[in-house]
Amino acid sequence: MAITIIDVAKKAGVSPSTVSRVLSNHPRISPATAAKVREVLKELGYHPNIMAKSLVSKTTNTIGLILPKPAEELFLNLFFSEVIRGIVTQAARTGYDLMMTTGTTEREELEAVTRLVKGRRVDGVILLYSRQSDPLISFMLEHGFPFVLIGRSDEFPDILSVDNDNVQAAYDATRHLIAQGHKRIGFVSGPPNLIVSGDRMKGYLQALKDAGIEARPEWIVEGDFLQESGYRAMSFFMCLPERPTALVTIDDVVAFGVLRGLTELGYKVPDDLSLVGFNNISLSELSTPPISSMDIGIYQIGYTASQTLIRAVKGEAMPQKRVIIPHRLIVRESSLIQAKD
Amino acid sequence: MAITIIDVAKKAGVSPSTVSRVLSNHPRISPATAAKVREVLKELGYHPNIMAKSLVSKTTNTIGLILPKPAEELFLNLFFSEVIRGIVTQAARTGYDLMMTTGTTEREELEAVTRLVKGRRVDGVILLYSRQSDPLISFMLEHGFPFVLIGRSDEFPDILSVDNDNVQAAYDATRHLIAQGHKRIGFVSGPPNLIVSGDRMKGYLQALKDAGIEARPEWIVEGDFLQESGYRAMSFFMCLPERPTALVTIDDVVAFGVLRGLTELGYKVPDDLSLVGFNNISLSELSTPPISSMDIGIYQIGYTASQTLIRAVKGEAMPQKRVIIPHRLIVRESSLIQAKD
DNA sequence: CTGAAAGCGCTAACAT
DNA sequence: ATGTTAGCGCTTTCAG
Repeated sequence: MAITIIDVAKKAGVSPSTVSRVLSNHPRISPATAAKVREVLKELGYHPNIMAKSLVSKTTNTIGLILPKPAEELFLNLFFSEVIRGIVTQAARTGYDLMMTTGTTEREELEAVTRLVKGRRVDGVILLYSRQSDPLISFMLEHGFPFVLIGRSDEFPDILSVDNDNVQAAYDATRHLIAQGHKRIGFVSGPPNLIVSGDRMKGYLQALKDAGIEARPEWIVEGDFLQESGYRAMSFFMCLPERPTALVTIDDVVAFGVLRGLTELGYKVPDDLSLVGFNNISLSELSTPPISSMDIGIYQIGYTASQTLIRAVKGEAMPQKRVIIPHRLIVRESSLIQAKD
Repeated sequence: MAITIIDVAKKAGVSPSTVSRVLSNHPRISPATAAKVREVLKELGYHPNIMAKSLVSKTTNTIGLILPKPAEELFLNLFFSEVIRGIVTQAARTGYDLMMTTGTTEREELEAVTRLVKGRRVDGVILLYSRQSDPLISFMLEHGFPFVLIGRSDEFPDILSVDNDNVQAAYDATRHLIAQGHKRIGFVSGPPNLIVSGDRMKGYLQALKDAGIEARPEWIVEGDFLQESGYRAMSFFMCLPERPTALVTIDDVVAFGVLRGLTELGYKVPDDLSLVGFNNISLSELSTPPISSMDIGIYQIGYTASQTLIRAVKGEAMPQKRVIIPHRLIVRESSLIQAKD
């Protein structure tokens, strides 16, 4: 049997409420009794029952992380670990715990969230990634439950969110390729229903446009965040009568896939095709050749999201609804050659 | 205000206890009232307050995952995401949520665990990795708290655990290299205080011994699970007057590091040095050349650990204390050449 | 088969 | 400054 506040009260010869007060550093309590109580507290090895505390205080000191339905693919990506690392580090630092759920189907997903939110199991949640017209966002809004989105929502631009300027980032990545002299630049995108895919696509197109280069639909393919996606894109591109000389990919892992396919077919990077990825995962610098990548500060995204959410649940004033984490291009060999024509 | 069991009772014209019974599918309840109650339940959109339920039932339907102190490095490794993916998938499937904590220092770590365990915040915990004489294991044992270890404990062989046969796996990996004709085989290990490092080292040594090959201390180096570790090991080995012709590394990421260094120096894999890694992360097949790797079923480790723990907290009979996930070597180019001498 | 009542461990008025 | 009391929302004897 765990020891309760009452046990402590008895042993210290005071009332339970006094113990409670000591525990919460109530101002009006005599130093003498406080000391006495604290002593007994230590002696008995007391630890608060969080459930009981939550029941009355209506807070849990826990934040929830909702993994998007097709968590599978996310997990295969270093992005995921990095975000969590940021979240869990900051949360732990603030004395919060992290609760994770996911659902395989859309229904399961909503069920899991309902359990967390309506069951008052967490004080707020972090939504990872947003889809076009995400049902989860509407759900949170409807219930007036604190949350922050990692990503961006078209429908609800006014919610708390942490994101990159993905349009600008893709613009910059494409710009870099253009500066290297490339005129035929392709783009391997992610799932079209994800906002981030759209944003990066937009930046890519804008960069072409600003440089007076015409976009070619056949040089744009959509996939997921997996290597197969890159592999498929690569074989598609290389069979084209007129192929791109450079590629921007939605993720480094996709770039890996492209690279592998290219190598198998005997093509050389960057000589035959230049490559710029996104996310700057640790393995990008280890490939042969190392892959240029847009670093989007993933860890910081997680860290900031957690920080923002915790501030929000504590009712602190939010300086800004939308926090943008800066990006920066890491140029490596895969794009370090001037286009030949 | 969230709607409670009492609201439902009132509206359905029954007592709160009846509603509670319906909720928990109590047998002795008339189908008529059950139906009526369920209807109101739905109508009002009732959702149980988990804190209240936990307070009385003393269970939380939550399992805790304790990340080892130096969580940093773990996070940089795909191993982590895969394990979590397994855990969270199985937990969600069983209606459990996952709670994660970590601590930067050893004290913080113990504090976090104490919060979870003594605060009755979770029903059981999963320990990721075990160190030699791990204080967390003793802690759990002392408090009689349900837990399963991913890994192995020398001190307490009798605890619930999910693991690979790492000795055998390393044996097999080394064996493979020997079968390719190698006689000079090195080993890049992990942190010496981790049990897994010792186990794999043991298997490596045993394989050499069984093949009548003498182990050379200078061909064994210890590092962490990061690429730098591989890089350093590589530069060390290649400066040796007599160098190994093949390497077993504790992790694929380390193999990546070796590979990168080798490539930079102009060496070729597998021609100058054959490589076999561990964990078979998805990127292993994408490197140039693709890296042979021991697949240890990481996802399954997580899945099984979660399953085992949940069974344990439910008090189900445990068929076996220690579950071994099978391993299997995936041979790729990095070790696909006969040794020259 | 169902209701009344007690209580899980804690906090927060309201007293004193 | 401290004690008393009344719940938080739910489950669970114990009656009937």
